[in-house]
Amino acid sequence: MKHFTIKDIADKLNVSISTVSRAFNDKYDIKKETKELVLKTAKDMGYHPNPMAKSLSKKRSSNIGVVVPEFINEYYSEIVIALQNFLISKGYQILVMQSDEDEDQELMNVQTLINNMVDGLIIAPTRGSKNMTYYQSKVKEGYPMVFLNRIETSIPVSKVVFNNLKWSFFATEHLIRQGYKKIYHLSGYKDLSVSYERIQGFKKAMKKHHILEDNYKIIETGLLAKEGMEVIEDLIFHHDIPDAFFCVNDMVALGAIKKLKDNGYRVPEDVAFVGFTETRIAELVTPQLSSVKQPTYEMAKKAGELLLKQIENKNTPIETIVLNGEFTIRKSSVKGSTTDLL
Amino acid sequence: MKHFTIKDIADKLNVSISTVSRAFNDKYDIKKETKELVLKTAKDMGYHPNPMAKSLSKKRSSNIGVVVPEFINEYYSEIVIALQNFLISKGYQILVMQSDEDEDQELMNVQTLINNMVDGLIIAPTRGSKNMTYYQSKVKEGYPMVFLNRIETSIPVSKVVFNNLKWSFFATEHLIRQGYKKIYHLSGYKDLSVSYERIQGFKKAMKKHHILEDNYKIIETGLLAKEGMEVIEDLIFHHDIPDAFFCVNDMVALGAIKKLKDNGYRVPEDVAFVGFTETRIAELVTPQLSSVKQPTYEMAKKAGELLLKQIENKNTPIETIVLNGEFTIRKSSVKGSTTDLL
DNA sequence: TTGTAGGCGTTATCAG
DNA sequence: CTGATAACGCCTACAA
Repeated sequence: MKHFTIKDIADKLNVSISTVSRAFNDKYDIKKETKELVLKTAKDMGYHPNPMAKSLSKKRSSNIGVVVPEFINEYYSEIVIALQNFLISKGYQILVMQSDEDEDQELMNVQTLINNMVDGLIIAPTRGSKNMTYYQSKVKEGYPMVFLNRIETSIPVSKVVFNNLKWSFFATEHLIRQGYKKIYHLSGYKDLSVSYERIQGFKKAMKKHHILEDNYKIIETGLLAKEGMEVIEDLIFHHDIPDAFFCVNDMVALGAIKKLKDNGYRVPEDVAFVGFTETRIAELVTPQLSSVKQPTYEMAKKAGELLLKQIENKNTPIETIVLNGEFTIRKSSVKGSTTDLL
Repeated sequence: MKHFTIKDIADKLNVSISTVSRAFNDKYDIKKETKELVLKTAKDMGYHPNPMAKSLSKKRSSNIGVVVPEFINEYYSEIVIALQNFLISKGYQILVMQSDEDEDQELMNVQTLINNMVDGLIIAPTRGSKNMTYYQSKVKEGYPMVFLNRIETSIPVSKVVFNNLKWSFFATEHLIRQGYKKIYHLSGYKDLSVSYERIQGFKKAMKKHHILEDNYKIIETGLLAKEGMEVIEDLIFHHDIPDAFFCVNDMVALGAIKKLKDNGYRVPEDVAFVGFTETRIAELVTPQLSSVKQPTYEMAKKAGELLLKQIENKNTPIETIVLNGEFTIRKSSVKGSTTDLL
């Protein structure tokens, strides 16, 4: 089962390697029969081109680097799967690296991938902006690069982002319309662009409905369930539990709900909840969690398309794509729902 | 910021490319000062070797293919992360492909990776055994390949597996010791090796404690929450709810719990639960879910080590590594616990 | 200790 | 339409 080369095929057919090569790469003239003969024998022999040789010769690796902050949560797993499906269909392999929510690790990942001669990069940054100037310099050099999700709209690079402001606004407004008077937002890291945008959406809803600053709060948290729990502990200690929480993501919401339940609160009767970036678990917990769903598949596909455009044409202008999602209302945020229990 | 080559360094230093090459590959004799000079200039110039050229010349890609059945669930995400960390530290890249729980897709993935000249493969198979003869033939040819997790111990290939029988036995015995009399096992697919082994562990515990066949049942399910829900619907319809369930994984358990709660059952007062392959969500749900934790990090590392051994020495004998985990008892399976509610 | 030259498997240019 | 042949960047005998 050795790997055959074009030379093996050429020898067998008594033609030159150029002829064989041409048979595989449509663009040159070659007699139809010769071509078919080559293709057939190649197939019979189980020939597969050597990607290393091809890359070396073409000076393109057909590999694309993907850097995500983590992929323990579903969100980036789905992104990676979608990217893979799309890019493989276009003849590319992807090299995925995860930064473990660490800026330095992220920079190392990017450099490793660049050194490995990927043809382009799709980066979902961690929080922090230490690396941004470096990335921008690469973009200026013409290095094909697309950013995903966690990046400010204003930065002049190609990117695909979610309309966090809008959907955060919708989610918050839903809580207001349900009649909840005092609403707190567990915001994630304030220096994370998605958090910042969701905060803006939250504030906008408060403003529109003339809710005074006494009746809402924005509390910085992390992105983990644990951090939702910690905040609740603190609020319980200060006897400061509102009617409803809007959380930066489902995990923070689940942590908060857990801690509240442990302390005798009922959800949603005593406290209502809305999450974000819907996870599959949202409809399995009690009560089911209202959440905003992001179009992961589409985001990945758009990012892939943007990148391929850049790879194929170095002078592609910078482009920003903003996508929308959907908001699913479940029991956790509906007034009058009762906890599912006997 | 062009990519420099050894030739650029050689020209700059007025030495030959072989000297430069030797400076990077310790094994040849080279004067210490020359070597240091080369290394230093290389660093100053920002030189990085071209992996394609290196691969082509050495006939090894330093890429390792990883095929997993899915990576939406945490289990394989963790495996992939651990594999990546380990293999990158050894100078390899990994190409990850997921099979979407489909045998044909899996075979395509494996062949894509082989055609891409990976130096070896780590495969966590989907269920079904259609591809196994092909894999075994590759193994016989000497193709470096290690199997992970979902594979029968008896198959003569190198593999790293979890001791499902033992930990399934422990988990079941725990339920028996808590005093639950009628215990059902939601087993996952029976033709999946891990399911089969967990069934054996379950049966073994039943046998040891002289529980008669009237008082236990093994019910085939899938691996998803949805399928746990469906089974419960059916059991409720037949008025056939036992004292306790032992589930093939946490997701099936969570689905089942959800459906029981929706129908007015209390967990664990009316029905107790134990899951498997602990997920992070296990301690966030109400009640917290008892589960068996698998040593994902260690499994991945062992698999990586086995594979590297094979890559470095083609005549490495076949090896099977069986690992153990831990069982965490939480409220879902403790008699006398009450649901956390006001 | 260092240089020369051939090879790894392709692509692509230039003759024929 | 087809065949030589020179790259691509690196490794590694072999020679000096």
